[in-house]
Amino acid sequence: MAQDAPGLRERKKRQTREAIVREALRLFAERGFDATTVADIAEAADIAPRTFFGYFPSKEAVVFHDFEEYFGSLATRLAARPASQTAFDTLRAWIAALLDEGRLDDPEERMRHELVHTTPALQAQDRANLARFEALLADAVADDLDVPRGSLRAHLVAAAAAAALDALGRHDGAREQRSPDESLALMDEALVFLQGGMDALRRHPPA
Amino acid sequence: MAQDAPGLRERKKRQTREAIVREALRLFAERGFDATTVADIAEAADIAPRTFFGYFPSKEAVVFHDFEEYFGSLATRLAARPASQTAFDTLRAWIAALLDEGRLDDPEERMRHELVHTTPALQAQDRANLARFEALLADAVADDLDVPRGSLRAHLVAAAAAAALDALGRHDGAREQRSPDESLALMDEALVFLQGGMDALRRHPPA
DNA sequence: AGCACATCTTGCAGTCAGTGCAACTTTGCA
DNA sequence: TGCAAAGTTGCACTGACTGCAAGATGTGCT
Repeated sequence: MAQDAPGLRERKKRQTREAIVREALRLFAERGFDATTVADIAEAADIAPRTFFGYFPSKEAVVFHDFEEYFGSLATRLAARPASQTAFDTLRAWIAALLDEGRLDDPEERMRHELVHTTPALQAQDRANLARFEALLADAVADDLDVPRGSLRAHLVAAAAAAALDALGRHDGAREQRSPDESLALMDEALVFLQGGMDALRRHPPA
Repeated sequence: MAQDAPGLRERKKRQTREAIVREALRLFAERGFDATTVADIAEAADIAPRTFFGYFPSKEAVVFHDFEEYFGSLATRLAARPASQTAFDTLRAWIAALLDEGRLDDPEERMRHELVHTTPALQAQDRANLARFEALLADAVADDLDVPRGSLRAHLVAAAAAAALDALGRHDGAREQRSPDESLALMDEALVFLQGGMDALRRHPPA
């Protein structure tokens, strides 16, 4: 029961998708997001404009084409974590794994950041993505804390965690880069904050 | 130097703006946001479609027509706060004042929440607004903590504070309403969390 | 190989948000 | 009264996105 041979159809779809992403990102880098039309992308990827929307629901979605993959990988880890592992542990391990693979600091990631930074429409999408991470974490944290899903403290924690996640992507300020160690230290700083906040809540009126 | 008599021009602009808001919200409530076109709104408000965009930059903006007012009032308080008052104190006082005026629980607020809840486009705008609050708080908190603006801990704190702010608007779950006291208690819970997190950071490696 | 079915792909026509521009109207002010 | 500033409108246009129906292309079965 290895993977069934992908089949021509699937292969072609993958190729088309890759072509769209490749050409779209190239055009975005060259002319900017707003100055690139879906028609431009379609032409460069050698498909009909109408076909584009069979692959992506919007122009913005291409920029975040691998979001579902990232999201899914964290979701899987969270769902599969043993009872001994907190959501934070899982989050930290996930980040560490991504850093290890260099996934957070490749050229595409940098360009995405640049694009988002300069395009309001993409900022909106980016925030929406972050919100999905936040919701995912909120549920996991709620389970950890044995509080109902959707409760305030779970949201507080998740929001701060999401902010840390967001901060990892920000390369603003002095230096261009950040070493994996520095990134992980940033994450740890966030976790100290979260843990401290949760401890304080536990000490105080029991809600 | 009282207010200069508003003048006919200003008065008319105000009237037009109010008409747009009133009619737009009515239509949104009746048919939903997506099913209402700018042309519909313009017709109901008795203006040309083109004129709509002289008042609002987008259809979404009408739903949040009073955002700048809210935002400005917090910004003013933060900027004017004495050195003895932390950003959190100011935030809490602001919320208390809003609750006191009943601004957080009028019919329009409830309807806005309902609309946002059911309309992706509005969720995006809502998050964008929240992000502006977050940025505002982040700067104030950075000043309080004597850390550079844009630093991680300021963002962590601001993100959690923004989450609390957001939670105040959420009426989901069991009961429909929430008393001002309950709301303020919610805010205090958040502040305990934030303070606890910040204390933990202070205890740990000094960054 | 050949057929029938499912699954893309595409073109077409249409909706709607949002913009630039130029003409026209209204208001403010001397 | 008359001129300048500000506001309104119509028009033409761009561009994202959708539904639909027709055509092209894999896929499984015989």
